[in-house]
Amino acid sequence: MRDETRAREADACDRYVYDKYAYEPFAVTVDLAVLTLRAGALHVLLVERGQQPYAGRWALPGGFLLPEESAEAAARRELAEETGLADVGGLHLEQLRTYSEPGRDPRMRVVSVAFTALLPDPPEPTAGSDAARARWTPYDEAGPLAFDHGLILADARDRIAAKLEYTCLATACCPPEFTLGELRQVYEAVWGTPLDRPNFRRKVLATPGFVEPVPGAARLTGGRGKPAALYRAGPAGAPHPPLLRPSPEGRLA
Amino acid sequence: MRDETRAREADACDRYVYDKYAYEPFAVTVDLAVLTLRAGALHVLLVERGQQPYAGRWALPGGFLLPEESAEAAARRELAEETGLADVGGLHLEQLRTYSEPGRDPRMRVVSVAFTALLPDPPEPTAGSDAARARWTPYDEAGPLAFDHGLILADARDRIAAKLEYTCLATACCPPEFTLGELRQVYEAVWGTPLDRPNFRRKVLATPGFVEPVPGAARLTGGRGKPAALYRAGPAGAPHPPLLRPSPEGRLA
DNA sequence: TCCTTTTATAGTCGCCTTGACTATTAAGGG
DNA sequence: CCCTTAATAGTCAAGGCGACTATAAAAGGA
Repeated sequence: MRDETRAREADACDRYVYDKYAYEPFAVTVDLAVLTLRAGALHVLLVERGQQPYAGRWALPGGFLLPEESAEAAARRELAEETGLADVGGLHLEQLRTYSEPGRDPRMRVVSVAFTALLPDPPEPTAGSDAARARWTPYDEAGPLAFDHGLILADARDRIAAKLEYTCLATACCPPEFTLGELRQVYEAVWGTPLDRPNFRRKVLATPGFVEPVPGAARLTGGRGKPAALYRAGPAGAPHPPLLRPSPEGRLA
Repeated sequence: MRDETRAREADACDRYVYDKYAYEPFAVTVDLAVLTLRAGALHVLLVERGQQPYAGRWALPGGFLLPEESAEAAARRELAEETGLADVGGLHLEQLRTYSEPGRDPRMRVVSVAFTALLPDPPEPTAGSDAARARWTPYDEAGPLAFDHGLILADARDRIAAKLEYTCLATACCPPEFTLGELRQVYEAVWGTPLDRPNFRRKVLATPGFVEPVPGAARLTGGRGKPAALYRAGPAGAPHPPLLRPSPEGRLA
């Protein structure tokens, strides 16, 4: 294989030479699986493709790396472009993995670095320069997506579900001040299973630094029921021991 | 930024056009952090660089993606080339993340997809076509590595340490038949902390499908001490609840 | 041969977490 | 004014786990 590669070196006008070997250049993109909670349901940010292939199909937002830009920076830039968010700085953005199967784009070889993010209180997305339309879609109603974006989206949900167990990530999906009920809804929506209210409360409050009460005994009296105390995200990064999801069956790696 | 990119389209002889936009091609490589246990100590497979930059420095094995090859396939190919392993098929190979900072290679823009693997009973590596020399190096004696490979190696150890907690990955580092003492050494070497023997044994045996005894009451009577029973890796993927490492301090995400 | 060292294995004890509950409080809606 | 809803308080028992002690079975040295 090395010989085959080396033989190309002579006539390679679009290939680089590096450590004696010629290599193929690739297109590199980022794809973003941006999740949020809306009305208690998990939603994902999708854009509608304007060109072939998959014209008219929904896809994850994303785009090409600029020449002097890391994948992380490209992801933040694309996210800001697609959602119109200004304060993308303090946001949780996690690299999922890189999708590099030949043929994942029918036209050419594209290597894509996928990221996932968890946003609170999402603004309506503004259709960017790339996309015909952009919108928040309920996770379960995201039909077949373009390219391998359905796989990326499923991987993103798996990753988020796992991180909820052993990190305090869930607060990233809540507004700056939130109730324990709102926090619990994050877990329930991502895990797809109801949690026992008192036990959830006990576990969260028993974890030092997970949440801290808002001083002044502020309470949210929005909907029905007894008004709930307000909390802020604390400095802790991970609960010990983790907050495991129920029904251990079917979680083999 | 889009306009800047578009303006390059006219004279771009080495750029592609995709969805109306020109983009920069990138070199894509894979890097491998291959770990194993030797004499109870964590070791990593390193190669000595033959060319500038970092000539003479040790680096992680790796190489360029071939035109019709996924990153996973490239990683398996490079691993087979560097270690001479034939049965790389059933091996645990996990994608770590992609390193894309501009400037991580002083000569040109290189995007690298990093993988990590855990091998049992390593054969001596054969210096491949790329590398001057290849060898197993104790993790703690891996000096400053070329490029950002020190960062990749540290990320690999973190990932492996985390996966030991909530998966049954450790058996991937043991021979087909092993004692619980050998299995415990994997945890101790990766976590860098001794474990209580009886408690470790209780936890492993209480996890259904983690290990299963070798029929015939076979026992290993190699070194000192009472001979140990032999076990094989079971079908389970993850213990429930996880096997948490001691001393929870300093594990914030 | 005996004794020490080493490692595997068996078992105990008590604390803490957690799952499964019940009860009480404080709102809103008919 | 009652009913529903949700937050909060508390109880109770089973299981997991850390910290130990004890026993068994090998190798090595005196």
